[in-house]
Amino acid sequence: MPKRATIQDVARAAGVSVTTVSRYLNGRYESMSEKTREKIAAIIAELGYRPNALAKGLKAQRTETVGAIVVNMSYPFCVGFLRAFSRTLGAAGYHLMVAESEGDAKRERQLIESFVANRVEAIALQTSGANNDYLEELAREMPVVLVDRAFALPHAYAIGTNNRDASREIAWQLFDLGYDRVVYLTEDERGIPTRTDRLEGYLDACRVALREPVVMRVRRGDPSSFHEALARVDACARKARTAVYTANGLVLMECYRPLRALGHKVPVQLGIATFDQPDWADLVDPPVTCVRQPVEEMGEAAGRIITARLRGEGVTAEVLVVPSTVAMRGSTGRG
Amino acid sequence: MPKRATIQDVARAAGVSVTTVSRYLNGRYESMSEKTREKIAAIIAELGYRPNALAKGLKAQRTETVGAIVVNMSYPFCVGFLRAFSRTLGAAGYHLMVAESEGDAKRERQLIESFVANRVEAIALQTSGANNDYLEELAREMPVVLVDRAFALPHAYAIGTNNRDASREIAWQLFDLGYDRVVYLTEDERGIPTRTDRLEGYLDACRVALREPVVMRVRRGDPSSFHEALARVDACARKARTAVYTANGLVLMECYRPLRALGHKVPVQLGIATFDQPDWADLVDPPVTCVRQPVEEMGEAAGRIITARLRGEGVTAEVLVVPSTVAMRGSTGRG
DNA sequence: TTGAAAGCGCTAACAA
DNA sequence: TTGTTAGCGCTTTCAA
Repeated sequence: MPKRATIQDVARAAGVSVTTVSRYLNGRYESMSEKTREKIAAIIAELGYRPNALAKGLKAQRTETVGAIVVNMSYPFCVGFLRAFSRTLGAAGYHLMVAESEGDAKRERQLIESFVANRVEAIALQTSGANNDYLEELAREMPVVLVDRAFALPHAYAIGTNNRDASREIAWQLFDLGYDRVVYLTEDERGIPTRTDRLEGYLDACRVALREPVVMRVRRGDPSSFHEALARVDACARKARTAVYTANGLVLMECYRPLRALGHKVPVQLGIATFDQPDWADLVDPPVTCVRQPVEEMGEAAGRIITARLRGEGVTAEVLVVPSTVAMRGSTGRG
Repeated sequence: MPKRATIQDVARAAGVSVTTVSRYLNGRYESMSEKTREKIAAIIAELGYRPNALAKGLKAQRTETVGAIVVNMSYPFCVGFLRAFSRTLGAAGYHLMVAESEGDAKRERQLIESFVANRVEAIALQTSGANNDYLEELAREMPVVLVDRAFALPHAYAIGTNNRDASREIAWQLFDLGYDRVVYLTEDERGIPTRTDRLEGYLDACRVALREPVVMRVRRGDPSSFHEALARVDACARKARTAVYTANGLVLMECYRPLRALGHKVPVQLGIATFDQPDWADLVDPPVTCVRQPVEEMGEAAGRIITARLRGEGVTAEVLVVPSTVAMRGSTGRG
């Protein structure tokens, strides 16, 4: 690894001072002779010189880098969010550092700290909620945006969707469509606001519709937990029109095949609906009714808030709720 | 934004020199009194001090950061790759900067340069191929790994799959299964090695099987281009058993519904196969035959190569081919 | 066991 | 139009 050229090297080779080179680098040509400018340009090209952003950042106290911490980069929510976030920031000239917490609070904390050490200018994260004290402190010093699992925290921004309302709405519609039973499949919701909210929404709907809620908890990656849930669905469906409503697309994905394999007619005997809009929802037959989360809008909003704040503009909305919408499809007999 | 505490602040508050604090930070406790150590620890906690990684990096000439440039973070290939890459690097203590080139060569170049300016210690990228000269130069100074669209470049590493062989294999199997026509749907392949290789593989199979190739070029996001392709498929399928083979999962996704809407019986009249393994391949009925690209292995390999190189270990394999495998499913009448 | 000081590559205030 | 120099926050050599 040959050492990279520095501004000193350029200055020396061009026979000027580092100041002049620095001026050149920052586009302050107005006070510089044509000749000097050309000379410097030539040397830079020749040396393949690239200014050291670390040195610049150290001096300027600005890194033009923003950090994002998600639970898992391959979760559809995160994919959509990160893409929109990255685009918005990229357009404003910021770099993006990405890391995965795997939902682990300690790891999340470490990641935040190491982002801070790297002097990211802002952080967006899908937090476990266990580091709220630290985040609250941090939010005093830099823009902090909590997405998805959006806890209300002083000084921090929160971007999420109306999980409870949308969940209530879709569950309600399922009852309204004539499904006597709606079986709700969720992962362990404790400590995860999106999940508790969606569950609450479902329970709200049951209350209003005067139906007995049926909540089955599953663990992704553990087929036996799904077996149990599906056995319950099967039992219900034999007695009355039943709908399965899953708390997110990944849960539905994991049980979709065995669910269909039960053999009940969709949508007549069995309805299927899910929170999230998996990209395959329209490909299966019949297409799956779902709650469309405006993931990209959230990413964009997060990017906009951060760039605005870093530009020194006050951003008012501390809690942004981007509403989800229900998309009725054939899997519930309408659409 | 209150200024963050510096090592100076800590030293002053603890009544010791910055040298001592630096020693503490780097775990060199052996030559330090118990009392000093505790004092420093207390002050650091009190001040919420976080060492400035920029200053450290500037001094040490190491940023512990690696860059990745992909075409589009939401492409299934990139999602899988980035996740595995990020995990592997994260485990080795590296940070990851991610950016999207959108397949644009100029943008790609800018991104590389700005990564270089930020002194990333290595770069992995899905390149357009237009910056090969620059990349070749760069590869002399730092580990450069070309993934997916893997051009062979001196000093750089290339990680890809056996696109041509796998494509030939699946096309050949389609003929073997009794499909008289195999219609190949691809996006414009010019300049993109993965696409040309897959096309070549298909053509190879046609040659060997003595069949007329039928190549239809589509543009994602442009329905009319798909209409045309599907009309051709329809015409073929009316005359003889026909299979559709798409160059990647996104192309298949975009035409899957209209394809099924043509009404031909799958797999009897119409076979369906694709390169890539979309996550929904098993959810539709019948499940879709596909070429499984070991995306995660590529990400892991890229991470391993980079960490090994940065650890100073010589890494030999300059071109790594991670083989894809054909998964026969019901959409082609076997599996 | 501790500290002074040089220097990493850059910017900008001040001077010429 | 150009240059000198201090300093951003840290590590490390050398000295005490």
